Amino acid sequence: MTGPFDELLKESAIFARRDCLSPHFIPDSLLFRDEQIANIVKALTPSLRGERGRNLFIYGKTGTGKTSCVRYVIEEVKKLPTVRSKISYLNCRIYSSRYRVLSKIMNDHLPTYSKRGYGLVDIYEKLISWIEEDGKVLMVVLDEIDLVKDLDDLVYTLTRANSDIKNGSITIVGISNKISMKEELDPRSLSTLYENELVFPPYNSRELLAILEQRASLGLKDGVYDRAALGLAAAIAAKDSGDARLALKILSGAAEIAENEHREKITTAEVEKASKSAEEELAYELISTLPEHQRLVMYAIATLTIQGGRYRKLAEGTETYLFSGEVYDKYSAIANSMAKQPKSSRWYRKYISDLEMQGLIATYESGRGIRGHTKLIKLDYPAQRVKETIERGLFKEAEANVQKEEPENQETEN
DNA sequence: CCTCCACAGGAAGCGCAGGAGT
DNA sequence: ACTCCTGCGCTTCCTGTGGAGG
Repeated sequence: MTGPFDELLKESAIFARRDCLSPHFIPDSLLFRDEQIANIVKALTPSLRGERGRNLFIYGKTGTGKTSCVRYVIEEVKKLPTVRSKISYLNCRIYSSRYRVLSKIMNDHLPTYSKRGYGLVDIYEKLISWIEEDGKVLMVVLDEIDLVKDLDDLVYTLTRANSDIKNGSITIVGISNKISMKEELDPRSLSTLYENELVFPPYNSRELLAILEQRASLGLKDGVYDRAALGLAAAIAAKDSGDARLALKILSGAAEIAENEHREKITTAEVEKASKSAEEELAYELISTLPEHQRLVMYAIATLTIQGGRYRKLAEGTETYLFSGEVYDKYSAIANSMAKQPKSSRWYRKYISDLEMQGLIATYESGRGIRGHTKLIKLDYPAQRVKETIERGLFKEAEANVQKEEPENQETEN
């Protein structure tokens, strides 16, 4: 009985339940977040009684447990026998416009309702009459709310809906990790959204250690890890950002290494190895899922960073900044060489600000010493690895395309 | 001082996908 | 099957901006 899947199907020596180490997994109890959970519950309690709840805005850096806490509370609410309160959880990375948010809400609760064909007004009216029909209390959780393009309009529409509804109500829970959001928001939406504000502080290393211990006891086999290894992972993540996601990524990375190298235990050595790549890996995952042309822009930035752009010649500085214009030229050249029509420069500039929002690049306004008014672009991650990541993705795509377009030319090799 | 540079980013509008109504 | 309508990604056109160059 030997076959190609044996290695993969055989029971793991390290993992008990792999999914417990994922940042998306929500354990039965969330450590060090009692106060925050109590606050969320407090804000939502009126809704459960059928009154209008107070809108809630949650702020905290990545990996501080915002989403987990909210999801936890949602699950608890769902267990209650209350029928009138309805909850929609949506991630605004996907539902990134007023229209998408509203139609997702309708789809959540009225699955027969189809996506397109209705205009905004129709959806709005349908939503209101649905709520009014038996005085529903709707809670809308908007995760990564800063990614909604027309946020002011969305908040306005939802508040407006509240005053249009005679029987029932809507409560908004917004989650964001961008502190500057407050300044960018229209004052009117600001005051509605910030009726209640809740801050999630970063975890310290002691807390991260406890979290890792909790997850390790669930997700790993007994005795395959020691406390020192977890402690190191916690310390690394705490020093960097207090990001629990990062801590978990390091731990599961270390476990992966231990498994692949047939170690019987996860030690500080594995953790150290895993920590080098964990943080970057999160970014590379993001890069490889980027839309095609944004990836090409990233590729252009990476190659130019390696070559060193005009700026380095100009002022032989320590770091490489790139001119917006030269990046666009490079991007166009790359697109052309792949027989793809480059997007207009205007759209390219939008790509740049999107990429900056995602934290992949940083940009600065050109100041003294540079002719004209432009943006200086800097890659936030090692250029060589970014380049390789994208190349891997591009090759995969090219292969897939070749197989699709000409499935017959395989006789030259093998 | 004015003019030019090298862009930034808003406004308007276009073609397309795809569902509703007929 | 067709027309109508809407949102979305994108282009085209445009005005704004901060410093360099003459």
